[in-house]
Amino acid sequence: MATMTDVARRAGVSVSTVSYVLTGTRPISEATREKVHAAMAELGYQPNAMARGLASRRSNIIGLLLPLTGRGLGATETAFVTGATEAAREAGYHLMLCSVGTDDADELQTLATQRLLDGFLVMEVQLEDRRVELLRELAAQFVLIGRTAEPAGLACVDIDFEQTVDDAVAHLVGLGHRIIAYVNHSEASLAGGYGPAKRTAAAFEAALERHGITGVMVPSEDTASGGRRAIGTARELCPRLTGVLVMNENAALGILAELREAALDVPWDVSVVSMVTSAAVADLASPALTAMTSPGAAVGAAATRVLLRRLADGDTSTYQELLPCVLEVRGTTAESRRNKKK
Amino acid sequence: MATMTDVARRAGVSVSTVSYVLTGTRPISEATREKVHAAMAELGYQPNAMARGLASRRSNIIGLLLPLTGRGLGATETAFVTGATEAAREAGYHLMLCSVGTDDADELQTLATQRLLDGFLVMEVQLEDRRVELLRELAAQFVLIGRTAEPAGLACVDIDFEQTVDDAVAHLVGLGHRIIAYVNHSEASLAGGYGPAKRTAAAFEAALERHGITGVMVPSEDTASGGRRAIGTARELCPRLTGVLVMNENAALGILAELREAALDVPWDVSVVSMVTSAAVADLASPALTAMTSPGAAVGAAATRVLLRRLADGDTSTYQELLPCVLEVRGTTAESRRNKKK
DNA sequence: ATGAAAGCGCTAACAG
DNA sequence: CTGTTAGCGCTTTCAT
Repeated sequence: MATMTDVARRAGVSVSTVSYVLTGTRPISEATREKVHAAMAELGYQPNAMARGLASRRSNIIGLLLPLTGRGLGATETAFVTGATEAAREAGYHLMLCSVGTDDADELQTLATQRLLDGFLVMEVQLEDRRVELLRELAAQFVLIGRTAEPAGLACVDIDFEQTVDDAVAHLVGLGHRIIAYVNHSEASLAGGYGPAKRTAAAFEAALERHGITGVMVPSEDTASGGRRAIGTARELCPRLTGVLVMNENAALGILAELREAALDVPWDVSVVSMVTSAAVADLASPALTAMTSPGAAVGAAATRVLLRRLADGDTSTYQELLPCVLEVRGTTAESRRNKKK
Repeated sequence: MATMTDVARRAGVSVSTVSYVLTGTRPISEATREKVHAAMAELGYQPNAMARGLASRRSNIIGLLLPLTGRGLGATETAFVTGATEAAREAGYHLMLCSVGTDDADELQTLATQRLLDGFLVMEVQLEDRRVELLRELAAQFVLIGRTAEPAGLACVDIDFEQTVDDAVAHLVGLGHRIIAYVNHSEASLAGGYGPAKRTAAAFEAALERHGITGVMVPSEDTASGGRRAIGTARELCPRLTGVLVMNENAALGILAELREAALDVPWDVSVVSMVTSAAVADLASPALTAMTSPGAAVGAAATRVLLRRLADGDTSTYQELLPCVLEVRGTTAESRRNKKK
């Protein structure tokens, strides 16, 4: 393995000169730059990442805090990761996967104190998130993919859940639906203060009121059978409902199956809109799900770019960016039949 | 940030002593060990990862080579990652996510030469994989999650696709099915030499022959609509088929939808077995998919442990480990009706 | 525009 | 069982 000293000797210059052509931190004459580049090429030189990191106090690695639960990742989360990885690589950064949830605060403490990572991307953010407090105390650079209850002073990039719920409800109302159920994330998520669950719940309430229509929110496990149970509960509560909003991809499929078995036709008897859903999952259903398509990769990439800019600047001011999901009408929504009869 | 020198001073010992209590590389008296630990605690000391890496020539980071295509990861791939992350962390290692496919050879070259990573876990292995040759040339430590065409001399952990196909076919044959279609990965995967696609194709042929039954293999895109088209093609080719094997989770759901629309009852008219499928996805379907459940997390964890052992040993011998998928009978398979009539 | 040299914080001989 | 010390390979003053 060739070192910088080897390159310097070969090019007939000093090590510092080689270093400077590499980092571009000071002007170098064209002639020596070429000599150095030639020497590096001949030796197949590649800078040693650890040495560089030690001397410069920067690893060029950012940590992705993503609790891996064993239940797997949804398409949206995967897209966050993909977008972040891509954006990091374009900037010459690497991404380290750290399975660190709100409860693993001391592990994060270790991670952040080791000086292995330049900054953090925090996923699966809770409304009250221990990781955020900790990172703040440690004066670490970080950007949230998601938001806490009180995001003032923080940097975060998130899906605009309020807007997404508004748009989804508006779509259903526009089709004449006046009794709408919202199948949210699980009871546990709600209780745990998971941001998307809480925010959409509030936005749903507000939307109902604004449009002067009625509805219920029902929590559901993120499984097909959870969705089945949830729609059952919803129909008990509101027997005449014609519109359903689902937060949860797996539950959405369960709901379609349950409605079919109840001999209710989708979209004509009941219309269903799935939220924060990828096109791939939407097409899994039959009919294909009308969905609010999540800007997953864009969110991941945006968060990464914000973090990298801060690492460069040393900037630490508040930054908020909300990206809306966009409505894609497919086969599960239509004009309310009940509406037509009138 | 406290350094080791600070700790040494505080504990009244030399830096090397501190280093040795940390690494456990040489015997230390109980008394000094305690003094050192106390000093570390008081100072909130945390070793600097870069400095340690530079001096020891080990980063304690392993690279996970996983081409992120933007199409997202299936449940099985996600489970590989989860299992690997978990196993790495238990051993005090970190995992770096590197979106490096067969075509990004020079990027891998850079990565491997930077001395940032101690070893590699290679995912999405092709039968002919440039990354494998390269890693070998560079004398890097690596373990494949998957296999190349000629895995002799390599370390790999993989799903036992041959066994899985055998078991799936045996299940269908045991239920009386004698005309079976196999909906494989896409044409492109087959052409690209994607291991699972090729291996299962061969195993399927062999199984047909062994049981003396007939069938066809049809490639399919990994989408619901792809599955629909594939089953259509299969039924044209074999109108009397009663059994279907599907490699591909999304396609499996498409197949169920298509069969339902063709007024064919699953499982009674046609039985369907999904392969290398997670329980979560299997439950998404209705009826729930009978599936060969993939040992995803176990594979990821096993591969990681093998790699870590090699990093410790310097071992570089051949190592192969194949984990079978296990049959879980749910709602999409049953005794062949055609069989009963006879 | 270039060089010399002092670290960065730790590990691992080497020397007791 | 413990201390001294020479690097690991690079960045970055300070000189020139």
